[in-house]
Amino acid sequence: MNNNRNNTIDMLLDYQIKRLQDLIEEILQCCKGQASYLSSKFDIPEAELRCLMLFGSERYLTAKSISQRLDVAKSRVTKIINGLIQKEMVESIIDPKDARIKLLTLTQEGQRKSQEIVAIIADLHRKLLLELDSEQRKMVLSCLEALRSGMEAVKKQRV
Amino acid sequence: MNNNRNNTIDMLLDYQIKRLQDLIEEILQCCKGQASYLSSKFDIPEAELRCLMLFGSERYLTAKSISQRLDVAKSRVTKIINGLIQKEMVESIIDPKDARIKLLTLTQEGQRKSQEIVAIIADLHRKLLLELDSEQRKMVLSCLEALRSGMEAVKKQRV
DNA sequence: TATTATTGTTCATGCTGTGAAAAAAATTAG
DNA sequence: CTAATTTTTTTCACAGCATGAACAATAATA
Repeated sequence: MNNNRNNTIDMLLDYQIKRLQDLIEEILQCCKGQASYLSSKFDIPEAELRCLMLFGSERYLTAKSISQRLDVAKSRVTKIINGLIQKEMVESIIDPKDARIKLLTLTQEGQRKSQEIVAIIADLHRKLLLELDSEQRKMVLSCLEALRSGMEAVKKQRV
Repeated sequence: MNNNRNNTIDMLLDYQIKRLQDLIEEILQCCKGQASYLSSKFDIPEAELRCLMLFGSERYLTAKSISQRLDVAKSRVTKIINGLIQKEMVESIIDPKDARIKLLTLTQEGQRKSQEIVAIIADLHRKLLLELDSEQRKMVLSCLEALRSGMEAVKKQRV
């Protein structure tokens, strides 16, 4: 009989489930801590920081595209952008081709600040990777990739 | 000269930093999605769900211990517990040994519901692990462990 | 031209969270 | 034993995160 065998396998899996839950929870807590650290360090709310980071890849963004990238409602974006405009880090101009659209872009100060923040975040991740040796780094990245696609797969099943 | 060599190494590290950032962001998004899925499925706010899960390991909890475990202010716990009491999932009794302390415990309904939720969460994690083969599972767990301790280490440097 | 679709704002609502102040009870110092 | 201190919890004011409905302005289409 492989009843015993199956039992052992199930017990291992149950142990792994518990361990996975605990690890994910702790990692989540670390990420939350880091976000709130950056937020208080720069005195910018977390959502505004996340928004600021989007301008790294593109010069002009619209409220709609920001709402898609941050995965929040458009009305939320209005508030976030208002915060950044008040801080004079972002300015908006009306699209000359389409008066409905506001093109959002970083001010000089916004660019300076956002580059500073990008550098600090990269540095934190650099330090994190340097806690691991070269082999571990590759391994961790490929494991995270596996985890990510596993999570996406489970999400699909969930529906 | 190993200048070229160092340059190559730095480029690899920069690539890994970017990849790590992207992976972490996507995984975080998945976790957020799962939490909000459970919250709407059971019609219980996320913070209350997190609180409910604490009763798995102990029969009685105090506001103070909950605040430590959830890592939130005590005043926040008051609100969370009030929500659970209104839903008749938790009840509080005054500690006979110390009238300052309220002992919080699950009602029958609360126990039933919380066991149901625990089972569903475990099932999601089981599905996630079963997306991987046996070797990958072990690897992923040890990589998460490495990541976690790396994050803790970086957190300490941060201060 | 009239209808429909898109873009963004405003508003009401609810959840998450903090910190200061206060009330009640227990502990400790004198 | 009384007075001062500490502990536990609650209340309140505040701020941030986030949604969805309703609306106005503009553009595209029939």
